[in-house]
Amino acid sequence: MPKPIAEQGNDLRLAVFRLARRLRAHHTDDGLSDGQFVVLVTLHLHGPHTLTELAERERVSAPSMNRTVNCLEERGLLVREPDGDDRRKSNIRLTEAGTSLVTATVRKRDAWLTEQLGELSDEERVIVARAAEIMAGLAHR
Amino acid sequence: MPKPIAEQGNDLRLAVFRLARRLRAHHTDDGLSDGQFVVLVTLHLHGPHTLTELAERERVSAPSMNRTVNCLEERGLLVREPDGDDRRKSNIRLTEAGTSLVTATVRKRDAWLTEQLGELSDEERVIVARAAEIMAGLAHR
DNA sequence: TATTGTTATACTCTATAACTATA
DNA sequence: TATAGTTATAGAGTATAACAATA
Repeated sequence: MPKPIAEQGNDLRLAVFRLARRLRAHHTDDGLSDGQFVVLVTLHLHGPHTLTELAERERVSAPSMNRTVNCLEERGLLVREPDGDDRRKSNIRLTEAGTSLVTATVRKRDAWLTEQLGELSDEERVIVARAAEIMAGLAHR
Repeated sequence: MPKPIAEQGNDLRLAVFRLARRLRAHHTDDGLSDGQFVVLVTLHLHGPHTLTELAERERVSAPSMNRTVNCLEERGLLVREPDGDDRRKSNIRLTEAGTSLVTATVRKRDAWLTEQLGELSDEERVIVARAAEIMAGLAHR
């Protein structure tokens, strides 16, 4: 008999929070917080965004995202470019420094996780990969 | 050809952080933070712990856990009982109020997740359940 | 009027350092 | 000396409210 769905949900929530906390503890010393790093990755993968778009994508308030973007801007990792059509907006995009930092850092930051995944069986890795897709789907409903 | 493991790691990290953030946004109004809630669940599932044990289990500093425990103690959800053998220690355990709050709240807090899981296919649910086990394993290495 | 971005402000959670009591 | 717990303090990240500029 399979577990009740509510219990599965509880298991999943605990696993997700614990793994998130564990991953957070494995910062490399690039001085980027998770939130900052995820913004850089988003801009790298999906191109320029406005502040509001970034805030909505990461489900964070606009002031909070503004602060994150300010930090990254001060470090020269991204720039705000005035939007030609709508002067309220600015389009936020990675600088070259930002792009190369993302590329260089992704593997470094994932080193621990990659190592752990390497110790799983092939079957387990397939499951985790599929689950990652499913969880990403859940997350943006 | 399967994805490189490093890329799988990146996908998993993003999925975990996004889902964690999403779950965090679905608090019910019981006034418990994630950290507080996880402590209650831990005590419920695994019995009394010392402060240091709780801190280590949740991979959080002792002062941080102390603060969390203080909040829960003030709310009458747990108590510190002096250890008979070692007077430096106290054993932290749920009160009746704490126990019934956990039981009552678990389902409420998981309502959103349960609903989402209910919309997955049986196959997807199996994958997620297996992945939850695997991730929990990864998290406490 | 509504929307985009920003500033001001406060709250929560976290950590490190230093302290007390006990082992 | 070492360990369990606590207090003091500071930093990072978040939110809401109020505001400016623009649509």
